[in-house]
This record gives sequence, structure tokens and C-alpha cells, in this order.
Amino acid sequence: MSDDVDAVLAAVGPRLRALRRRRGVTLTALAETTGIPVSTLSRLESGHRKPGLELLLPLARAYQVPVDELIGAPADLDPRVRPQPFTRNGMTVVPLTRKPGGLQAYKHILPAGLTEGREPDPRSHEGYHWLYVLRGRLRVVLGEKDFVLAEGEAAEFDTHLPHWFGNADDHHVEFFSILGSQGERVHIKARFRPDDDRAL
Amino acid sequence: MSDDVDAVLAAVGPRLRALRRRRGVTLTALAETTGIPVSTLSRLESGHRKPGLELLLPLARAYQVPVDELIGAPADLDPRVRPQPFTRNGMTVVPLTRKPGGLQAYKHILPAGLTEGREPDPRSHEGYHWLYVLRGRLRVVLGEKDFVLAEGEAAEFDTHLPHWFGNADDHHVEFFSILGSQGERVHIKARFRPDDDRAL
DNA sequence: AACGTTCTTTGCGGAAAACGCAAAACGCGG
DNA sequence: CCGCGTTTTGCGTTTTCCGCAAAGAACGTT
Repeated sequence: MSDDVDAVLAAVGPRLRALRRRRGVTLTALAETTGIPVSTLSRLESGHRKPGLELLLPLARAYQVPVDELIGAPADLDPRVRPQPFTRNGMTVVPLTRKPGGLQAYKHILPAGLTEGREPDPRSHEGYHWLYVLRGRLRVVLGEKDFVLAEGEAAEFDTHLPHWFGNADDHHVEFFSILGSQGERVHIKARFRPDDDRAL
Repeated sequence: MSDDVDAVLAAVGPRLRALRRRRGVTLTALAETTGIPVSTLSRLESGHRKPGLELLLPLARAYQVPVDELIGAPADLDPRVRPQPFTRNGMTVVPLTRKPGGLQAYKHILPAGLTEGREPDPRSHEGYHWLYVLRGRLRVVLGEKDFVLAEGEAAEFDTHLPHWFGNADDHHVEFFSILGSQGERVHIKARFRPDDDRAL
């Protein structure tokens, strides 16, 4: 577990030194191109200095190598997305995408009768929304409109429009939703929070 | 220059927070799976804590995302390798590979008469060596053997054998050399240094 | 609308790491 | 053996980190 991390951490210094030597660069020269003092570079390569991002980023640029390559982190990423569903207001949300940026795909599950008798509570946020009903009938409140999507039906809209989803009847509803990419903003939860929105 | 780095650095916190929210994970839960205390996570996401590797690595594993993706470092790497030749003992070395790990390719240039009258000084190190003479005639001292490679000729050997290269006559010599990958060790300079060898 | 729960932020003081500088140590070639 | 370029290290000061626990916010419920 943590051994793994420690191993990578301990290997970063030597790895950096090897890379530098291989390129025929001196500490002094590297210090010039990165703006990092020689002493710090020395300590970093010998493991007497923690490899912080403020050091790794300039180095990655100097060496023209991604950070992961720099630190030699094992690229043991499972290509399959392992969904970690969570619940928000009784609605189960299954994130189907992994990467922080770009499109975000979810599957939403509304248990039977979840929104029974509830007041629609439309919210708005940045982005563009596309959705597709897998099961059940989805009530969509969108701006002034209030309509129902049946199984296999789809919809798309700009999420600046206040919107809200609910069960159309007393059966449970499942639907895909794909969020994108209006200035790389993110849909996160019902209420829009300024700082969820900062860096995609 | 440094603005760029600062920008990325400042964006890491918010980016981490956005990612966590998107996954529907609480600080407490994340603290459990990563072993990082809640307070630290909070400070990290709010930018009051430096994003050190000892934090980013567990996070990258928890989120199943490479570190570069985590921090949103611009992937503006030039696919072309931009060689940065350097000189070692009068011999010009042109690194043709960029990645720290795996195979390493070089072009070596020995100016005319560089090794004239010099004593061969064979050294050994870890790895496997393959080479190809582009121009001139290359003298290769390899263990007990001492031979000459002409243009277009190639050789390969285990670098545990002490070896040395020189001009076979008074013309300049150019040759490719590809180093690999015996336990991921690296050819760096004439003399073998223990710590050049640690982490590929 | 007030409540309780859960999640998140923040203040604190001691401990640890970082900082740049300059001197010392090292490596290598002459 | 000397000299130069490179790298390491000692030092005192300054900054950051640390976990804890209390305070504060957000949210769902009564």
C-alpha cells in the first residue's frame, strides 16, 4: 500500500539524477533553465529534499517529459472504469468517466416514488447536458417547460436553464446523462457552488 | 515561464476538489482510502498546502488517474525529440531518446584523430549495447578482442564486458548506439558510478 | 423554520523541512 | 600533483507542516 508510494518516492531522486546525466546536463546548467538553485537540485537528486510539484513541474518542462515519466510512477491503471456509485438526495449517481477533464458521463437511478409529492427544485449551472432514459419515465422540468421522457427517449439542453429531474410515476427511473464542456465546467450537485466550478 | 508553473500549481487544489465532488466522495472517506488526514486534504484542496508527491501519489491511486491528469499539467510535449548534444572527453554525444525508462538511443561523434595515441580505457557497466557505424571506421576494444567496424557494420554485446571506442584511423567517426534494458540500467559516462545506476 | 447529522474549515503550538549562501569535497583531465 | 568545473554539505533563519479538536457550514429531516 504505502510501501508502493514510498518506493516511488525514494526512487525519484536517483531517477532524476540518472536522467540528467544521460542528457549530459550539469546541475548548474539545469539550475539556470529551471530557476531552481543548485543546492536544491542536488538535495533533490540525492533524496534529501522532497520532490514537490514546484520542483517537478519546471523539471518536467526542462526535460520535455510528463511528470509521470519523471517520477516513474507505475502506470498500472485499470483501463476499465470501476464505478463508485454514490447517493445524492436519494438518487443514486454512478460516475462512468475517470478523467478530470472533458466529458463526464453518469448513470442516474431514481428509486420508485423518490420524488413523490416533492416540489420541483430546478437549479442551473454551467455546461451542456445530454440524457437518455434507460428505464421508467423521467419527469423533466426545464425552464418553463415540464415534460416526461419515456424509455428510449433523449433530450439535450444548455444547463444555464434551471432544470430538475423526477419520477414521472411511481416506478423507478434510470437514465444516462452526459455533461460537457461549456468552458470545461462541471456538473456536481444540485446546488451550484462557485468553487466547484473553478478548474474544470 | 514561471507563471505557467504557478498557474498549474494554483489550479491543483480546486481541480482536486472538483474531481472529488464529481466522484461523490467525502474528505473523510478519501482520508480513509489514502491514509491522508482530513485536515491535510482540506488544506490541499483549498490551496493552503503544497501538493507534494507524498500526497499526489496516493490520490492518483485512489482516483485511478495518472498524476499528470490529476494536476492538469498542459500536455504540450513536442512529439519530436529535440536533441541536445553534449561533449564528453572530446566525443560528441547526441541523446535521441527522451523517456527516462526503456531503451536509450544515441548518436556518437568522434572527431578526426580524437583518440590518436591514447590508451584504450575499457569500462564496464550494466546493460546491453547495440551499435551501427554511420561514418568512418570505429575501433572497438571489447574484453580481450580489439577490432574495427567499417561503415554500415554493426555490433552487439553485453556491457558487462569492459569496452572502449576509438577512431580506427585519422578520420572522424559517427555511430549510433542503442542501450538497453538489462534490469533497466543505464549507460551514462565512461566510468561506472554506483548511483547513476540505481533507478534506471 | 429549527434541528441534528455529516462534512469541512481553521487556530494552535511544537516539530520538521526549506532556504540561500559559501565553504568544503569531489572528479577529472592536464 | 595541480587546477577547474561540478557537486555536496553545514549553518542559522524562515517557512511550512502536523494532528488535534473546536468551530463553522451544508444538507436532509422533522
